[in-house]
Amino acid sequence: MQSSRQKLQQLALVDCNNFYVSCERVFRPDLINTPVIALSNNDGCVISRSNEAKALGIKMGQPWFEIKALAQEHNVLALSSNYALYADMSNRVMNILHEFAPRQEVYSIDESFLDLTGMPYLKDMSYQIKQRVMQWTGIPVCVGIGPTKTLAKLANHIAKKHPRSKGVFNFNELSEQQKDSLLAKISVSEVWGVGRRLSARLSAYNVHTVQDLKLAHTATLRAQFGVVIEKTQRELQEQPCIELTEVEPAKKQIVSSRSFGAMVTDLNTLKDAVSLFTANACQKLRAQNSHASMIQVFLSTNRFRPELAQYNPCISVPLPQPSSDTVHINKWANHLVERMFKAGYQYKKAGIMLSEISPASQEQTDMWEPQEPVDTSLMRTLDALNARYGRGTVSVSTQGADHSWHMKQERKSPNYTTDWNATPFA
DNA sequence: TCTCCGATTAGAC
DNA sequence: CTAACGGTCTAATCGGAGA
Repeated sequence: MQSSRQKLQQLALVDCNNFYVSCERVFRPDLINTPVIALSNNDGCVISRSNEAKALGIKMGQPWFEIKALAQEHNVLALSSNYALYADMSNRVMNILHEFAPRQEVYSIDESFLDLTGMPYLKDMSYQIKQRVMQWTGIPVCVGIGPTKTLAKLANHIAKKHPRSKGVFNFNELSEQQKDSLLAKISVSEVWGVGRRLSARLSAYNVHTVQDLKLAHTATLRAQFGVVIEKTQRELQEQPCIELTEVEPAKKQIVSSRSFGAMVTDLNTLKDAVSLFTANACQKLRAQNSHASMIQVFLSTNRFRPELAQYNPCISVPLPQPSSDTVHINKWANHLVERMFKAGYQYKKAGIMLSEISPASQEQTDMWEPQEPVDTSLMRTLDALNARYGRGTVSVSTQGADHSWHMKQERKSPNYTTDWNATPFA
């Protein structure tokens, strides 16, 4: 229950519409009103769709090869994902949003919570947010407002779905009766935290709509479905349980892995690939000022080809001392690849995971082991060069000339915002 | 029997 | 022409091993 002493929160969830596709359209206005999709790494699955593509029945997460014919038939433009572009556009959007609220949580690449508590004329402000983001970046957004994060997300869903809302919906403006009838019309699967499995299990308990979940017997819910859904229920009942997290907490594990564009059979190529993944993972680690003391390396064959021999080895080792040094960690990673490698398999994917992560500052040292002074200058220079001239400008040497394993990206747009040579409207 | 830990599950985007 | 199905991250929960 909402305590009477507690001020009603006004939380906004601002979500970009069809974000990746919208980013592409900013630099290709000719694509507006046409079916466009963005594909996952390796041009594998559909991960963003324009409204026109959705209308054709193209599903989120659908494998590209399944819809290729349909796409050709309807002139759907399919683009490889261009993360440099999306990350840059995201930063621009997030910076604009931050101007509207002192407290902001950047929840994902295309979503941000804003705390608008105590501010007047929220609807006007929301339209202003939409308008300014559109004018300054070309990205369309929707705004949902509610007393909790879960209800703000739901409000955003309503704003997106109902044209009459014109992209803004404030749950807090509704009467109790309006809330009841609205929530009774929305499927429980639309609730943040309720996925496919959970909604199937919930329906066995006759919980089908958001209102059903809001009114369900709490103790039973807790016993059958756990603490997460209990929090969700309380949030639907307007009792805040999920706090706004303004500063992003340091990651507890960092993974870098990728499927290969072509199957890999030889050890050296695998080592090259893992070296690159290690460099990426270590750079992320240094970016958050951390060290890791456990590394895990894994290889895998193609699980979608059961007729081929399968092998999915994975080994982890503790590091003698916590580190974020690419060269050092790469020695271990290479060693693990050698240990796991078995000839005769067609490898489709590999990766590295860094864990047992601690702040780089408070180093725990073993008083019995003589400590080698750690030279961080090489890594700092490397990070600085890559930040200045673009990722991959400088990397730890790999001799391999065979690059056939690199990601398939046959349909990528230019890096419009970060590459001087990119020509828009080509 | 209790606790710990790694593996598995479920969810988000 | 064929074959083709993403990558990261967190928290909760489960189940076995060891104390």
